[in-house]
Amino acid sequence: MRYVIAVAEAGGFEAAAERLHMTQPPLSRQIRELERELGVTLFHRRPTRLTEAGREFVESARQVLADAEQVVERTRRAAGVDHGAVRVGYTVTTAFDEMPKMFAAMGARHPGIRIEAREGWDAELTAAVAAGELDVLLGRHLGVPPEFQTTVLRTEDFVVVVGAGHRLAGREAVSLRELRGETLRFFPRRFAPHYHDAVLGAVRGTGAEFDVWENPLPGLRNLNVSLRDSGFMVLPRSLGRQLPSGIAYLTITDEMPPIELRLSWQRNPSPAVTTLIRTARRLARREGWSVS
Amino acid sequence: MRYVIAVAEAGGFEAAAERLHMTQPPLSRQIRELERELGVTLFHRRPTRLTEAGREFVESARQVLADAEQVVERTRRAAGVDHGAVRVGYTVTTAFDEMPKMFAAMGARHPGIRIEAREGWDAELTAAVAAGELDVLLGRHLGVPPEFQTTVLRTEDFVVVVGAGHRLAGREAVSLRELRGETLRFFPRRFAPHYHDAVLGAVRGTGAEFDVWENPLPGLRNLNVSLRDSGFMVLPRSLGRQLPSGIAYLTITDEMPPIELRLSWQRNPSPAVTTLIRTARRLARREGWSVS
DNA sequence: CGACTGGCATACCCGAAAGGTATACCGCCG
DNA sequence: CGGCGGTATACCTTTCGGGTATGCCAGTCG
Repeated sequence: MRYVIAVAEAGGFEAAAERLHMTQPPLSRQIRELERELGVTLFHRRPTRLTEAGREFVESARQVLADAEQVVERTRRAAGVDHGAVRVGYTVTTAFDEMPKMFAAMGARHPGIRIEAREGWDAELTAAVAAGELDVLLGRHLGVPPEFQTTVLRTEDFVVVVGAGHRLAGREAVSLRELRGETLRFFPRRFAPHYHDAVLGAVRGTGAEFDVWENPLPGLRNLNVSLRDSGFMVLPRSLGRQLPSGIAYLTITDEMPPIELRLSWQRNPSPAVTTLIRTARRLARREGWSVS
Repeated sequence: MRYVIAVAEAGGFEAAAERLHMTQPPLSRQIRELERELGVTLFHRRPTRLTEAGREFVESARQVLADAEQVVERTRRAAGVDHGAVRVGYTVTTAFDEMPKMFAAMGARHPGIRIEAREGWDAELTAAVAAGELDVLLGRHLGVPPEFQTTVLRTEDFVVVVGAGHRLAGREAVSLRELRGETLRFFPRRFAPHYHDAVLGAVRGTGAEFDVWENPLPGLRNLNVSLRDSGFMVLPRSLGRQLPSGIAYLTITDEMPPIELRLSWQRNPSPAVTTLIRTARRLARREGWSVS
């Protein structure tokens, strides 16, 4: 049902496949098998248009899927799981994409659970956890206390970020070797030592060596300033996409270990915390984070 | 969802598994994984009872499943597939179990399709097909015109049927060799030559030989008369179960080829005919006919 | 008018998940 | 306290959903 709706909304198989985070052939097959089982043609092909029966199907199917969602919510409510509060600490690398989406997902599916979110650098979050002020941590290569359990929400590669005036700004992909002699811009290590080490370790693993110039101002918001004239940064791909205009990001052709976004929580989590964990996992599947 | 409802209705995992035509362990696992995903316990175990949340789940899930059924019906209706008529010829071996169930399934899911059913022996049905009076044939080892297409709806083994006073009537299983010297009762070959040959061929394939006494009256309705004193019959298992009281049926321990129930139709079937074929296949899956 | 391109279909492969078999465990009853 | 009904656990098999490579066809443009 989701597939038919996606094809109808996207106006074609290829576009729908992308939206569903899958490829076109299995999608075509699933639709065709459904058509065989129903004995009814849902789409005219070439161009892809809904048939009369297809319109009917999409309309009813939307209702059924919505109701199915309701089932789990009502059940959770009946079990008394849908209340309480979660205190989340997150890093700046999640502040543009993942954290807002998770916040939205929790609000939509579990309005009864209150979320207290606090952005901070590695040391601040660690201190807050030690003080018992946080239940959950969300970040990339955060320092996490050993008594916490962890799951990976997203795995992705790095991209190179340069200013729009850079000589490579028009390229799709580069090797790090092409950047020899340039300066790698980074925030000071003390703000997020594990992440800092992970990125530089990954870069050095390719055999490349760079001068690292540590911008005294941490944060990603003033990139166009620091990259105006020269130098480059190395960031997870999803962050590269979120940057303001005047900035270009390039795929790296060298072999590099991927970077992981992790969710951590202390043992014996409250029902509200487990609900947040489940919701985050669902979100990751829906958004295709395990893949890209 | 179907699984949870089945467990709730059956009052236990084992009984529910039987109703679903599967075994208990995978059912238990599925339920447990659903409970994990929901973060909610649906059943108290030992004894198996619904929790409060479980009741909520069952209630909502019933509605969703019913609506999902509706989706396919509305779609078929919109495609204009749900009208027309099918003329079905069937043999007496299907008259107790399969044919009534198929009739009921068609009435429930496709009330717009009219069914004309005609019971008859092999030769009568063949003649009716030749005269263009039938669209579909349902039977066990019927003679089917070569231009018909065929699918297998059910595969099962044979049982031995004896009168209640027979010396073996209390037994669970027998070898055909234990019946040496007794008379195999059968209807005259001319009524259904292919079926007759299939059964006797299967029996002789075990190495056993019997006197065959052909009851001049065909039909299964007067069995208790013909089996009152002595003799036995060999029938497909599902027919053995349907017999009147005063009759016992026994599993055969010898190796014998199974007997198939087949559905046949002429090429280029009308939409109504393909609908009936699909419905029959669904029915066969639901009833577990491919297995038993 | 034919070569090109975009988009769906076809063929084949692989891994995850569903179902089956064998068996252990556990509460209940005699 | 031992047998029994019924659920859980361990392990294997099969099925199906998804991926990659490639074919095919309609519409378009040189």
